Amino acid sequence: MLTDRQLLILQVIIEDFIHSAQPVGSRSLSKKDEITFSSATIRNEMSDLEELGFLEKTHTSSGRIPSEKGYRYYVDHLLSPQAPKKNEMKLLKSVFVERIYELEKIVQKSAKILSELTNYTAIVLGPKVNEHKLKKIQIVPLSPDAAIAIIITDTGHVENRMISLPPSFDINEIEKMVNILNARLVDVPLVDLKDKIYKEVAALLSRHIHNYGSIVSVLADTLTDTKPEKIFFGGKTNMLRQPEFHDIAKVSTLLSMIEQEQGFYDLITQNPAGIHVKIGRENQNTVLDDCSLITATYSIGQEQVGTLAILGPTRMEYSRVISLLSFFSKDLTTLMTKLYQK
Amino acid sequence: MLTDRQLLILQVIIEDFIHSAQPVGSRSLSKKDEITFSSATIRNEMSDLEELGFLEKTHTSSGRIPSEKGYRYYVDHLLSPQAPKKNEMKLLKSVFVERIYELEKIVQKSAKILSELTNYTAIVLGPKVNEHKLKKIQIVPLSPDAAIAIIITDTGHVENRMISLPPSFDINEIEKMVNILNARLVDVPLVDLKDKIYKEVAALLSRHIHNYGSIVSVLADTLTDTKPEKIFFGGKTNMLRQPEFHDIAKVSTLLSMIEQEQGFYDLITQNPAGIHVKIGRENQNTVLDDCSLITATYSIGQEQVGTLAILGPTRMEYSRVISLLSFFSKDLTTLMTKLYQK
DNA sequence: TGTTAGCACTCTGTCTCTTTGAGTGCTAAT
DNA sequence: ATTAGCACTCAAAGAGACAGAGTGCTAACA
Repeated sequence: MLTDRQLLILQVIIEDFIHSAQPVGSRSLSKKDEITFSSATIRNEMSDLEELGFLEKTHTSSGRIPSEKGYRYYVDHLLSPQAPKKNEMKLLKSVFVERIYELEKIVQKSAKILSELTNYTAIVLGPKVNEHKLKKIQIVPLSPDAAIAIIITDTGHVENRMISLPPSFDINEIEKMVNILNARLVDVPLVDLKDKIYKEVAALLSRHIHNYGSIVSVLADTLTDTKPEKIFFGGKTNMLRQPEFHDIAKVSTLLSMIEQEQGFYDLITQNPAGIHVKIGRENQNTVLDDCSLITATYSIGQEQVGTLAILGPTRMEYSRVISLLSFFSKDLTTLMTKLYQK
Repeated sequence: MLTDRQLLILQVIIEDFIHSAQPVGSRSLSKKDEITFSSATIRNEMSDLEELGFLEKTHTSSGRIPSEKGYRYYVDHLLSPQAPKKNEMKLLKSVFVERIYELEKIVQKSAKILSELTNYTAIVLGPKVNEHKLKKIQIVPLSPDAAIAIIITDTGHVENRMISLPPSFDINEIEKMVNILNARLVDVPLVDLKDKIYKEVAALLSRHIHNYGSIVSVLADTLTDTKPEKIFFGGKTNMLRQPEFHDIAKVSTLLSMIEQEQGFYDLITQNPAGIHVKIGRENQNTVLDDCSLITATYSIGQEQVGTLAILGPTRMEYSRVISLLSFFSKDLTTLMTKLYQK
């Protein structure tokens, strides 16, 4: 529906605006090498593009800036993927060089590096631990009415929770109980723990443990309220560097939302596999009206386990960020698969 | 050296400026109830106070604002301690109502509540874990060359570290080793672990474990590189609400420093017991030139274990924040002492 | 001798007016 | 279909005027 010339103009305007943050006028456009026709022609085309909703004006006699629809079209059709540069690659790879086994550290460092590389805010959702399997369970009594339960997964992840012991519970039976739990629950995925405890272990415990009723529910509850995937941020204050956020009132609500962290959880989890770009109001959140969010998923084997995301202004370097995320998510998938694939 | 009247004027100016953030003029001062003399008299006194360095002007014909020296004098001599209000008390106490045993959660929640109550940024340094005693040690092999070591302290704190096993190490000897370690190291403070391992446990291990040499050093290293006290923040973006930080360039460096988190570690650890106020350039850091930092320590029994701090503009509600911190640090000390005093 | 009224002076912030420059839209010529 | 030319628009920046809040100083006062 759009002519080649219109596409060219749209692309050049968007790319110019992404770098300059200034409305683009017909005269400055006509000076570009790619553009062989006059400023008057450009004006006519720009006028048409505006009528079609791809461009906007900030005031009647200003140059044009891309509309959300313009960005959308650009991202969907005009993007020229550009391979990351050598030094960018190197920086990305540096996440993997230390022989780190702990997932959380890899993920946290990823957020940091992505934010440094893009100058935007990086948000990384850690891998789901629900699918991980129990390697060992350990219960250490601390006082007559409290103990600490430690769960170790096959991926080297350790979680610990306080459990309140029922008043009538005999501390000496803890060891017995732990043995039973380990015998029965090792290699069970964390999500299935609760079920398994009630269906199989409860009966067993009843035979060996006094007062088993009260402890079973406590165990099942504490062991299975698995924490959701952890969320890591990098470059939380990078938004301050963007000229469009030079107004404190505007940036303040945004930074508050970023500080809350959890607000982004839903925004980022609900994406299917692959790379996705949400532009401005597509995010369904007035605070993010002037922001774009690019998400990429990563996996262990075939199973998608986490998400990388970059939050920037709508005037974002889409092609660079998309390439970066695509490259990095592949690498992360490879690494994780190698490390944790069973 | 200062007359009573000068003190009164200084105090009223500072308190007015703290609330209005506007330079205070002689006429508006003379209208206050506490002030019984004319604006001309006030002008003379203000002129003297300026000459003495307690006040400043923003330009030749502006009202006065407090200088750093003025704030210092105010904090040292003029402060009227004010007990926290009922609802503030209630909020502070709410940290303790949930029967939480885990230190980190208490500390994290403290930071959140302090920041909400003050509208400034709260920084809380978690208790040192070095002094805690080993309750149990556990080593779980994950692969032929890696295992995970878990240390549980008597305070319910759990730490875990990856350890790389020496290639020649026989996995089956782990259990034996763990038994020896537990028999010998329980109740040893974490700081003394390394020493004890080399002095007492190494010899024992040599008798029972093949290839003990390599594993001993790995153990000693990984077990004893205790992490420093964790630092928690609340209200990181609260600075944006202060009118003196309505300039992005100014706030940007400050927020970056806050985001780095570790920059505050030294600033906060180096304080001796009690409440301390550092005003503006007293912080020895150009980024904090317009900020004040109020710190309070908390203890377990007699031993000082952590720090609470509030970071705000130099134009800070000193008396309220000091009261709040003093009140809260006492409560925290009481709670911690009750929970963890041996 | 300390206090105060009065007044000239200073500086900021706000308003308005003007100018400049970058840009558009339209028309007519190519 | 394209383009040169021109009138028009708007924002940003600068200059001048003015009000308001403040000071410092002097002289009068108790």
